[in-house]
Amino acid sequence: MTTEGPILHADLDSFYASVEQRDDPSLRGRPVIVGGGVVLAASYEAKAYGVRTAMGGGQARRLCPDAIVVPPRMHAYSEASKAVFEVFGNTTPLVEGISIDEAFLDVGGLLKIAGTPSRIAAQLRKDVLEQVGLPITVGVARTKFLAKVASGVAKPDGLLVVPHDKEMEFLHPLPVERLWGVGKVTAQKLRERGVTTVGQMEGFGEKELVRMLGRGVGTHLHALAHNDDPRRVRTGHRRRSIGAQRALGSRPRSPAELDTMLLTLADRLARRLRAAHRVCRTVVLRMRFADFTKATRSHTLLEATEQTGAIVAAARDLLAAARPLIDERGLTLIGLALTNLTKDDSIQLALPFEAKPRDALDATLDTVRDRFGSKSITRAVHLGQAEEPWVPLLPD
DNA sequence: TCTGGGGTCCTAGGACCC
DNA sequence: TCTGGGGTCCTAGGACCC
Repeated sequence: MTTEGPILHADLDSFYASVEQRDDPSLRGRPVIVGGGVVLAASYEAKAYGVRTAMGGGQARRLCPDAIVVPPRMHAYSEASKAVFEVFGNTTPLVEGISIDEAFLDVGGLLKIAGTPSRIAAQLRKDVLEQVGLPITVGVARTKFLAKVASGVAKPDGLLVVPHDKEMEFLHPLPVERLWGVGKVTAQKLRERGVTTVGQMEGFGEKELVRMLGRGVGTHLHALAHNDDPRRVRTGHRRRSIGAQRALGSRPRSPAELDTMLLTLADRLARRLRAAHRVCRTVVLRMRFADFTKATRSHTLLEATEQTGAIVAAARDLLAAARPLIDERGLTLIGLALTNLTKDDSIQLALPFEAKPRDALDATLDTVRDRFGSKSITRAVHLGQAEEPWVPLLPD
């Protein structure tokens, strides 16, 4: 469901650190760093000393020796996020969450009832503070992109509205890094061509940007630079992958240790998968090495699964195959991701071993549809063996 | 300075099919 | 014997975001 309303981008300030300060009054007004190895979040008091997210812990402590370093409490952040999204949902049904601490809200349908967008945004900030106890910044504009940039400019604890007739004025002086999708690599490529602001980028044709940056990034940035962002607020997103990982430090790990970690990761993910009523078909092994290079190895299963056993088996095969790489470079991070997610209510077909799946499918899909009245047959898999042909299997 | 943990999307080549 | 265009799926890597 979408409308064409003014769009709010709501963004919690230094989210993890704010939750810590909310839950422990002794931390309020003081520089707080969440996470020891690298900085997961820093309170604004710590940011004033130059501490930044993703910075190494050593550097952060040197910049701000008085900082209080607390270990992350992911569960508390997840709970706080749920509470905030509830407030969003009470404001408008058109909420698109984009991370644990950010969302777009389409308030187009609310204008007659709740007043101007800036009134709605002010009320939202008040509600989040009163009901959840966290500061939040809101950007308001005609498009998602402008709203997002506006909240970035308004931080911390702010509210900024970009009026229709001030859009280009607002956009042009911005550094290119403010654009969504411009990171270090793209910014460097642009800088080499003398482009540092959005206004300068507007002078380039789409073809030129595509040649410079590739098709995807080039067309995207050309559109944004011309203030062209037709994306609507979309509800009902489904996760496309879930993952878990673990940093290992530099100490070498025995195969037995790695196997245990793999098992723990697989078990954690399989539980989350089942809790979400999803199944996965692709298992990805993620690795990082001592020289900080990375590699992934993946395997796509014939049959979608939510079973720990099947996921572990695939993960073990991938790890075994990656053994030479690990011995050569030294493993410093191990992770698993499950992708190709689908809902777990699909019907599975068992085909006879000797059948050619293609022919068999064409001949039987319609029959099965008739029998089960299902409109959602999207995939059938060859399980390898079956006692009798065409045994339809229903989960549970 | 020595680098976490969770994600999304894009690209590109090869296999395979029609 | 030599051969096209178009499509999907799988794998791997990479940029980027919070």
